[in-house]
Amino acid sequence: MNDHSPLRVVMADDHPVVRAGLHALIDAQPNMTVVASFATAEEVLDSDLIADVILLDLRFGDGQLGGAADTAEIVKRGGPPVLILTTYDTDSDIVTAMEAGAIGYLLKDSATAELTAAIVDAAARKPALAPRVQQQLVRRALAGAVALSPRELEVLRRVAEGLSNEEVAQQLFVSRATVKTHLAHIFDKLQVDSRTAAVAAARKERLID
Amino acid sequence: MNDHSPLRVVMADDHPVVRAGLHALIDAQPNMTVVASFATAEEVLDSDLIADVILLDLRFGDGQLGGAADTAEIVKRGGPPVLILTTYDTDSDIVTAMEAGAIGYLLKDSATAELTAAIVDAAARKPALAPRVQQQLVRRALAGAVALSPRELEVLRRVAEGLSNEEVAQQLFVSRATVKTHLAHIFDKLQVDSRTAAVAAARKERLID
DNA sequence: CTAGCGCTCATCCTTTTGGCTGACCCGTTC
DNA sequence: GAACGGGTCAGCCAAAAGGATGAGCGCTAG
Repeated sequence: MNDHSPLRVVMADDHPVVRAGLHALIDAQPNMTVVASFATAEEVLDSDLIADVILLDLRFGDGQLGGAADTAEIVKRGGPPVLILTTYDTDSDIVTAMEAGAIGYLLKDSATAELTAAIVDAAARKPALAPRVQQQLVRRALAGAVALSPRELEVLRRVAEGLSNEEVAQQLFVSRATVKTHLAHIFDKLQVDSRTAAVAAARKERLID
Repeated sequence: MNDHSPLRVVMADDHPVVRAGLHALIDAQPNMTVVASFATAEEVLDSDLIADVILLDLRFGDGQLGGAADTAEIVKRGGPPVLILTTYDTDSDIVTAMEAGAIGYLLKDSATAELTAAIVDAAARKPALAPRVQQQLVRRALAGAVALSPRELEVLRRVAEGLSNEEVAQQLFVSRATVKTHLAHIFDKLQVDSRTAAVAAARKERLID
């Protein structure tokens, strides 16, 4: 990459409005240009385009973190650095994206200057995190990650579906007492004291759903 | 309004990228133009701009439905028709917006053609609902109208946040008994028999969140 | 004006949930 | 082999939630 050829950006976002916005913002910069934009991350993978940065949404239409899997695939293939641009700043979204190998994580409410600066950084493979995201990560690091065990998650998911302890016990082939114990541990870890609060907290932390 | 002067659009959205996108999309149309764009709905109220349509986000930074209050205010003042453009398609968001007097409800993942068509319709004070939103409303209407009353929704939202009956009662300035009565009615309507199940059902039916 | 609905509240009773304590089994780790 | 964490279970007690019923108030639609 050299200074006189513009940065080539490829993007994928399922919102036409966002694609148009990024297109306009990026092409307005003298030192970067959009070489392609897609509605899904898969199309980026299927294309053989050469880019300096890939700008990717994290959550596509179905609400799943489809962008993460594609990020991992791009990284695995030794592709260009991937910069995530998304609406949500939940811990688990951020962590999922960074674990997948994203070079940066931006929020859609970022100022345009932040955005273009991040693209430049990302192209040079310098980490580019939005200020709010950085704060988030610091807070998380200080607070210590809340990790539920696999079994606890199975219990909590069923509780979130509205099942009673009795019903959860039946579904998991254990006793009521066991479900209650798991739940007690869950309450402890999430610092709550009721099943509904646990579900709310877990949802907030994106531990479930 | 006549055919040879372009439609004047004013917009408010807290995402710079979205503003740029809408700007690009609308100005690319021969028959419409953006006369102003703001980061908050309040700025629209404070300005004395003349517009044929106001394009408004529903949820601003704080996650609250700030756009609804401003929609109501614009309608009250006899201002131009308000077209909501948002990310979320939950029943409660849709209903809140329409109750506030919005002429239409669009989703940010709409195709550009849908969007421009809706703007034209809205300017002519013709209701303009995104296809998905229409489906949603039809489904609701056919599905036996599981319509919770405003108060019931307020209760259920707080329950979904993990509050106890006591806490909900305090927040709403009513007695525990009242909260329990509302909850009983909610259980009845949603055909469930516990708060967690009610939250799960309501979420599934997109009554909340 | 009466019927209906939404909102409010109360009482009594049953079931569920949550808090606490202690225990056993089984892997992994030190 | 001891310590540890995850998973399993039990019993007891207190608190919260849920079911049933009745009742008053205000508004609106027929």
